[in-house]
Amino acid sequence: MRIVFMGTPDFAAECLKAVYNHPAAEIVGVLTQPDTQKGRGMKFIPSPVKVFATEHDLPVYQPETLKNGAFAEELKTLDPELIFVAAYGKILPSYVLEYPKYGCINAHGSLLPLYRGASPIQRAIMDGHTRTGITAMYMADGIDTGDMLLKGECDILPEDDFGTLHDKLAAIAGDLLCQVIDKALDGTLEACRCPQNDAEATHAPKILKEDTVLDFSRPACELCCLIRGLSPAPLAMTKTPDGKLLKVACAKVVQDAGHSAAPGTVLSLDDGILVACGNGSALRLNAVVPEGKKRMDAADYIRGRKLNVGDLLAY
RNA sequence: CGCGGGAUAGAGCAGUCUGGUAGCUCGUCGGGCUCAUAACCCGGAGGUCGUGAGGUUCAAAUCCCACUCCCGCAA
Repeated sequence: MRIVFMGTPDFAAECLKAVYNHPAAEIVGVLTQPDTQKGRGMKFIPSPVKVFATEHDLPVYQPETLKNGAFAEELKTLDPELIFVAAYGKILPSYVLEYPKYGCINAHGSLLPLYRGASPIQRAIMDGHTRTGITAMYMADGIDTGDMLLKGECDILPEDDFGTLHDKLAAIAGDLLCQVIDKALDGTLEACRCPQNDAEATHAPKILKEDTVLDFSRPACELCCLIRGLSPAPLAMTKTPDGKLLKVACAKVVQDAGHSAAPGTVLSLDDGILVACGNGSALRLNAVVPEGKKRMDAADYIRGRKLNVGDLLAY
């Protein structure tokens, strides 16, 4: 089957890998976002999808836009029977959506109609959910609004963070896409079609910097979910009294700390960094990333004598 | 050439401004105390101070130069 794959980040690269390994799949083209000047030194960094595609000699396309028929000619040449999309980052115009015989099928990181949008995996953790999954769906005009095909569910364990959950879901997504190929080939795919109930829809907007700030007046359990949802990147953050950024990679909730200190106060440094939160709760920070440093255990951070009991953490 | 921080013992750091026997908190090893211990006491090992048979100097972790690598911000 002639397949065009569109995607950009790691999640998409895992999906591409799974499809690539499907015996019936012939990946005729890979679309990914243009290399962007990112990171230190503003160097051009290829997307994970481009890296995988290049390593496996798949033809890569990085159009700036697909609008106004910009990709129509190439599309005709590639002549896909099916287009897979996973976190591509561009809106597909109707001439693309309508081209392939088997349609444009997206692997989305949530159980739709929940968490439509850019960061479903993170948001599910940040909101304290215990179950999520992947939805394979036909793409439609709206953002993640198309008819659903297949779902794969997955528990969010208390110890899961964005990194671990992302990996689990990426594996599920790859598996679902392979199932889609099988069903398309034996003609049972269309029967799976199921419209979304728009009334139940929720949204997972892109994560902004202000979303990552720890507000210690909130209950610890809420902050813990935020930390998990943002780890290992971009990480929840606060600031130390000297004005330095301190990101939190891992923390535990202490439900009844029985303190009356101001939110953000360092209560103890005996075992991690115990910080006063709202409702008498507290958060034990176990791993942090100081500004300009790598991730380290809280004990190591403390050993450098950077904090004292009574210090206030506040952004 | 976007802005900035950093590289010193296994870990986290101080020392660098004001050159002159390399230090702290842990870990580790040995011994002691103890019914016992992750507690306490005593002792030991472990570092060519990122690289350069670079520059300056009587003397460089420290000042100057070049390079490598790591990280934060920003995008």
